Amino acid sequence: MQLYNTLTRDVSEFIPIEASKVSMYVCGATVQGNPHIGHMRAAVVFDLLRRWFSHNGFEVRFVRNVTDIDDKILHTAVHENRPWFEVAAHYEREFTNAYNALGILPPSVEPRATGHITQMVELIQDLIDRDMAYEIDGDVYFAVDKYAAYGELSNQKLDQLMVSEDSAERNKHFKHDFALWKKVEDQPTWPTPWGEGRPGWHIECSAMARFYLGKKFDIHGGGLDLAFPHHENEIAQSKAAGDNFAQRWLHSAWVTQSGEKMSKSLGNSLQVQEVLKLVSGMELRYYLLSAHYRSMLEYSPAALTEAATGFNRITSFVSRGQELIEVSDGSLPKDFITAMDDDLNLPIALGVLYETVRRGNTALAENDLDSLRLALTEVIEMLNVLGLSQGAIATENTHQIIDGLVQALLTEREAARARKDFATADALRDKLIAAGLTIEDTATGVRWSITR
RNA sequence: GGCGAGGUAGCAAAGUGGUAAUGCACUGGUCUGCAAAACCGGUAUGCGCGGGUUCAAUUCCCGCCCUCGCCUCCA
Repeated sequence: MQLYNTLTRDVSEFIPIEASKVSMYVCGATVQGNPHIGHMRAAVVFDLLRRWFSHNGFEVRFVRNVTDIDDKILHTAVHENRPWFEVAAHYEREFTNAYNALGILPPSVEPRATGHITQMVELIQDLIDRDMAYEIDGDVYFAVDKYAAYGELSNQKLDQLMVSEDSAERNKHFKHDFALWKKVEDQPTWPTPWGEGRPGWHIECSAMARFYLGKKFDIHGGGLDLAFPHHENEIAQSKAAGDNFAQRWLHSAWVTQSGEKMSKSLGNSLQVQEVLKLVSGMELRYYLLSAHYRSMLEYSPAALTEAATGFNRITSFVSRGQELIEVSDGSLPKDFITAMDDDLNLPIALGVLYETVRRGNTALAENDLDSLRLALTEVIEMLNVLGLSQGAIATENTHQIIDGLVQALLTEREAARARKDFATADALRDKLIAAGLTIEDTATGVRWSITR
């Protein structure tokens, strides 16, 4: 299959290091707050890639880290008045819940930064021994100027970069050197040969990638905003330490609002738990997959619900088809495979999905069971590969639907009561009770609940 | 200042040197007691603007305008 590579800025044939195996490292979340749909886009994209590899017979080792120690987490801890580890654990669970709702498969391993200080220290020591890093007063910095290829991923020239304002505050040899280890006074800290401190913000990925995937692996992924400096620094420190590191880099684009990147700091982010009140997890996943992964996806509430409407057409076809026939394993349409193999061209692939649904609906109308079977198996197979077949799609809004039904009957009952036609009113109430509901007339109106 | 992405129908979003996928919305029709669903059809004479190359450009080249991102944390 053809895949983009940020490193070379072109699309090329994917060739795994080891036949029929793929090793992937994807930057996961810094668990400092609730997940928003931008986080989910990246997660869904790499989940899809992973599924596509699996579908094609690859054995995939998929590592997605959790950054559970970081200054922002410490800030949040102060703000929320609870220990940093509780903050990290809490938001990690929120991410896990969100991943599950969107049908994102659990990674092969989900390593936490705090569990890999040993590996980080090893890597840092390695860099110091190789004279690619230096320790000053308890801090350890990577010597960027000694690494000639610096900037290869993001195409940056060192002398053209803007310099962060606090770069002079520390004793770096070179203004662009970045911290591998930081001496800090406040807790938590971990012991190292250079004293107590905390890890710099890039070293964990290099250390954990090496630990779980080895010194050379196939793919490193993450959101586009991680390309520089995070991924650039990862490459520098890993290669300087003698690792061959990732062969290919993939970056997923943003979810935007009014053309602007969605992010917590801009205050325009949409938390997953809020969005899931509007649409189901599968509908949200479908929406996030509706643009090519390297294109910005422009969010609007209308776009989201319209995507849900479209997705619903697909699932309702599946439901109606399955009422008529039993299906076994199907195959994927050739055009679908071609699209997926072409750097995951989801818009084209979804087009094929809709065409197949249309064919299936026609077969359904004409009671052409052979054609129906073909279309149905193909659609189901496509949904499976896309990770869109999780759970009973209809149950998400069940309460809302029941409420609509109940309110209609209750309105009728109120009308009957108003004209003192209590026989009718009571008959209506009995129907609801018989259906398994409890009806209560309260001062503020009638309320219903499911009888336990 | 450097690097990068992008401007395609009401919205979202593909795509190609030969004349614009798909979904939603809208609309005509079939079906239906009426709806809904489904299906058939219609809806960008034009793909930011101006030049150029070419038999032919939305697609290549040049210039311009605009939007956004990264270089500070960020999916």
